[in-house]
Amino acid sequence: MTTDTKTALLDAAEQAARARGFDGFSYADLADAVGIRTASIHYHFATKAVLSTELMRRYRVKMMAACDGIAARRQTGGAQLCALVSLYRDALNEGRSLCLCVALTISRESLAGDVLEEISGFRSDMIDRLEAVFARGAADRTIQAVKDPGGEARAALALLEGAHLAARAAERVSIFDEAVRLLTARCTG
Amino acid sequence: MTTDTKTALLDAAEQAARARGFDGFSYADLADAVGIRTASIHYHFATKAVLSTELMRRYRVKMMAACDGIAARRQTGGAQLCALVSLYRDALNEGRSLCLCVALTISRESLAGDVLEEISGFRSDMIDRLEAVFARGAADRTIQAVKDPGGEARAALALLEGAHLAARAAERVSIFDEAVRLLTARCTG
DNA sequence: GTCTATAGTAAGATAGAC
DNA sequence: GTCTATCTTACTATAGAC
Repeated sequence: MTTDTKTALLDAAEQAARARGFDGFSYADLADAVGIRTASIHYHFATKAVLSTELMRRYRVKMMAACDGIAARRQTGGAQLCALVSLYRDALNEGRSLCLCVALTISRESLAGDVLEEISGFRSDMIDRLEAVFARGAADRTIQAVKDPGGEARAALALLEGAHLAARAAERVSIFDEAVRLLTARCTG
Repeated sequence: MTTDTKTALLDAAEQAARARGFDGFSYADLADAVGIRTASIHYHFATKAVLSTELMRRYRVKMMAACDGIAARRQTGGAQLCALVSLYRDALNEGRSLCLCVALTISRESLAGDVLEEISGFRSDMIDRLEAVFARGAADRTIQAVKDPGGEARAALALLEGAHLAARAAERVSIFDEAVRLLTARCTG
């Protein structure tokens, strides 16, 4: 069974959007990547707005599944936080792509309302996960100096997204590592 | 003396780029804002690449002057850090615009090489300023728990940029405030 | 499902008049 | 310096054949 065209289009669109933003890729890019004509894309996604909604929805589901996997497999708060940092680090793709949520935020004004809802839903889901991780790390003492798990979660998400941005600008993953160094240094086990 | 056209164009371009990204604004937008025709813009800026270089250069100078002003006027590290956070908060414009550096990073692949150099120069200038602030805050004990000023500076810049992004996505400045709350809470005087 | 063909709009940029 | 007029290219999207 080969990958169906719709999935291939979503994959190509995700790569393109994360590398160049919503206004930075076109149906022509996706057509080239998948090997069909631009007109054929409209059979799968009537408009670019529909495509972007499905894209962001899929990304959110995928990332939350990854978070839940980490929560299930790692025992301590500290280990969970390190794994979440690694999840973002891997998403950088050697400094060639951003978190989709970050990439789409800049094109805010070009996006349909339901994409904006997905984006804000993504961020609040992520804050929930991070808050649970910090709370656990405070309880099991594997993350140092946690007094306010909610505040830590909001700061950590901003830190991860900002570190993504700086590393993408320079196309160097080490920039990401340097920005999150103090955070991961607070983790044990 | 009225504002000269070139400056008016740069002002319009800065607002547009910070709100919609490099690929999200066109010469038509600037022409509308300034009240001339698109063709006339080419007299001031031969290409969009030239415009974006001048734009980023001007922004960098302006922001560094603001940082230096803060360093000169505020006595303690803690007060300086709080003022820098406020500088970023004000740049949000009620959640309607981003730091130019953040906005342009997403359109990385559309940008000329010298803009990318300005962007990376901006970030390293900003890290230098932040590092000096954290070092002073450690020395005068107005920023709590500073052990590694360089690491703190890199983390703080990522935090500020990430907080910008989240606040812009939601168009709510309070999102920024929540993300930086733990950082400002470390400051006294 | 994918194609060709095409509509309709918008982009950055240039030439030459005023 | 700014204009009109135009070029070229690219974009999203639609119609209709296969």
